[in-house]
Amino acid sequence: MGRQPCCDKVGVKKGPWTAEEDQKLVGFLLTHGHCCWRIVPKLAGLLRCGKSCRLRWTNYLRPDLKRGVLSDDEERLVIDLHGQLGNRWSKIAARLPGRTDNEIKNHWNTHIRKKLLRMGIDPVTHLPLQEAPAPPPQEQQEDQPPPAPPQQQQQQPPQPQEHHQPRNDSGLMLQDDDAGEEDLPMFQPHEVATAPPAPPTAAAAAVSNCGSVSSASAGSVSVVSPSCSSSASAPAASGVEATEWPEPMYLFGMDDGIIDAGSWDGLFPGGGMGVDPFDGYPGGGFDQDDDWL
DNA sequence: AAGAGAGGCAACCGCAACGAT
DNA sequence: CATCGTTGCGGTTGCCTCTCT
Repeated sequence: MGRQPCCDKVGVKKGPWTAEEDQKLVGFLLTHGHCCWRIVPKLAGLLRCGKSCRLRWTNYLRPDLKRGVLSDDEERLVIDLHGQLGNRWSKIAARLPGRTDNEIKNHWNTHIRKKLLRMGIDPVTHLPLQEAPAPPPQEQQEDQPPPAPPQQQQQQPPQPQEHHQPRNDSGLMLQDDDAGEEDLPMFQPHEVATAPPAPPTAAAAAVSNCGSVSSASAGSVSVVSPSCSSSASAPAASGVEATEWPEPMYLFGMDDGIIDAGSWDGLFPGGGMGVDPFDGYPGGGFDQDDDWL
């Protein structure tokens, strides 16, 4: 069909972002917001494609991002949610305030997956690997889908990890939530974090019992800060600790930086950070097309 | 102390969904 | 109703850093 490229590939810079580019992007977005990513780089004076700008912003520059390794509780929550949702990282991320889908995806692939394998749990099905005909390390399974899925229960796609996992299919043990759940309000992060009634998946349970991941239940479950960008309903509450500034926020400390970190609160009335900055704009997000047309 | 290998993370690519015209 | 444009998502790649030999 011939999609139009998201940008003219000519003269578009790729690769790691420089501090200067970050400054430009943050500065621009803070003052103008974004209405259309495609033109952001042009107006911001960046030789990047809009997609790249969006990615940089959402994955790295957004002020409400937490950074650093996932806590035990977050990790457990990720496993739990993965058991229900599969590789729908964005949905999982939506329930982990301050975390991005990319971050969670990376963490899953680099840490959690291995941890589960080591524990003899299939990171795809979240079931014990026991009946797996092939050796545990999933690298081996790459080309060899199990000859015949033993149970229809785990009629998960042959290689959800490697190939396109059907987005809609509820593959795993997902009770086809896509149908209705999408419209349901997200439950509060603290509700999720507050010790699910019973370990929903073997994996989550195992991990929570595993020595490597401790302290799962009692008390310490407040890790997931309520300052959620996705579930705006979460009261800013006390826990704005999620606003630890990501490294890139050196930007704000620079002499010629864009803005002082302290002024965020002023910028975004109603709690300052921990919410999408642009939600604070009148009308919610960037609107008043004034600057744009 | 140097080199090799492995692991982790940021960024890119392509597809699908959604909304506007 | 069909087409086009934009955004969002998931998978994959490549570079950088750390660890081991």
